[in-house]
Amino acid sequence: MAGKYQHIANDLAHRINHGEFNVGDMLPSENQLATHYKVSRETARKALAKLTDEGRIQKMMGKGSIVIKPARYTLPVSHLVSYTEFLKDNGIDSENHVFALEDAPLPAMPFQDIDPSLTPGQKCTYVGRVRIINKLPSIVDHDFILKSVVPTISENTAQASLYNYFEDDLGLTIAYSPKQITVEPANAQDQELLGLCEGSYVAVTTSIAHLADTTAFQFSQSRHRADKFKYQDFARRK
Amino acid sequence: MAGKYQHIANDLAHRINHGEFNVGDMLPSENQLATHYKVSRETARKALAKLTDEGRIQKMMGKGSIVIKPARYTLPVSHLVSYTEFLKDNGIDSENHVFALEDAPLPAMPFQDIDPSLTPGQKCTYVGRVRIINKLPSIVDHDFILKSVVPTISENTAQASLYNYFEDDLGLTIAYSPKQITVEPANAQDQELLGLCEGSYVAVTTSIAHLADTTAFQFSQSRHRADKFKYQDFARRK
DNA sequence: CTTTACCACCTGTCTAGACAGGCTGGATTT
DNA sequence: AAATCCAGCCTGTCTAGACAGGTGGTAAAG
Repeated sequence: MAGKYQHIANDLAHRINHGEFNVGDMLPSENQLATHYKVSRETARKALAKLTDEGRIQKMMGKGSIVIKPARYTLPVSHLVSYTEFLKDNGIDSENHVFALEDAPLPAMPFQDIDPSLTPGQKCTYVGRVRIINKLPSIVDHDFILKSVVPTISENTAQASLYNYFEDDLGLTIAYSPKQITVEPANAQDQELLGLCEGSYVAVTTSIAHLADTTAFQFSQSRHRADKFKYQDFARRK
Repeated sequence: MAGKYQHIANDLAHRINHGEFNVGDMLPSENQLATHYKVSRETARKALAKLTDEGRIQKMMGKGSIVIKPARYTLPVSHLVSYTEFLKDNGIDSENHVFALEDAPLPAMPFQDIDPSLTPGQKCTYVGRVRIINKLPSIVDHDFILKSVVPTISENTAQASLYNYFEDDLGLTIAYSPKQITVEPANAQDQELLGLCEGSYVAVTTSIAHLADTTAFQFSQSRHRADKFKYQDFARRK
């Protein structure tokens, strides 16, 4: 299972990460890849397409595919990558302090700004957490999770990883998430939890996670210390 | 030319924008699209794949494709969308004030933070601009453009649109751009040009635009009034 | 009345082959 | 020596068909 093209893409990414191909090197041509992996050319092309939109390679008509970016490791700003797993994978010293875990209705703001058709007031579990990275309180996370999708959340789960719970234990398939980044003055709670002084600013990411059946089920806001916030992205023209 | 699947994707996007399909509606099935547009199913699938990674539809195995997002209009933060064109298309009142246009060597910071292999000191044209949106000075833009790729830039061009000049007049193909968003205290120049007081913050986007042959040629930093900054994105899981 | 089996329709993946068009280097011509 | 042509390699696009697997409704079996 998992598809041949997935396997080829992973293998190529792996070989790039391990220095078999460096930035500026050409990958084997599509026909060579097709022969080597014993697949059709279209299948090899799908693997290259995946690397292309991950920003790892650039294809040039008439020439081939060139490696343009080594592996990058940035703090994931979106909740679409499990924060907890990422930190563990990269050996970053982090702690997770749950300061709130209670039932609450879904507030209209700030989520209606992302999806104006949203109906507030639905029953949710509210999880409030502080992420402490390298001993420094860096992020305040507010999560509202629909009780109709996830009935209960234990303190252990909130402390560990919500995403593991959703996907591994509940079998939910998280599919996509529109998100937004803004900059706001730190409120009293930010100041207290992150140890900021008055007049400080925080970088705020707001997102709504959707399941594969398009149900919006998790409404999140992360408020980052401005001096520790760095968001990286890769844009392709048209 | 331009490809059948491009045409189908554009047509479907157009039909969604014009209300023929609303959020929550199912699109015709792949076989129906293939029949309707007189193409093979794989070609219809390519069109749907394009809409999928633009975040317009969600595909569900065994069911079909559902519309998940109406047209979105957000200020483009990346230089990969022509700022000038966007503003014009959306009828936003804007002005463009060129406060600097001169030769300058490429500075190491902040661009080495995005690409550590970069060699600073190369001959560039430096363009400094203030974007005035709805009568309010909102963004300070700093652009360093390699003279080896773009020998000269006139004040008219800087005032109008650099991207039109690069693509239409010079025939350059802009391909991709890694970018980064951070939050910084406003410096003296920010304060002066944007009318901010001391202790204010700005949202900073830094990017390096590359041509299709992977040449890095434009190094940009945009410094946004924090209260007017809003970045929107769409993330898919895995 | 409930469960099960089946079937029609859907998306996901893969194939082998075709043609168009970009790129490069070497051979041929000027 | 310079310009031209061309063959061979490359990516981009498209096709018709195949099989796997998810979904939902209907009809048969319990």
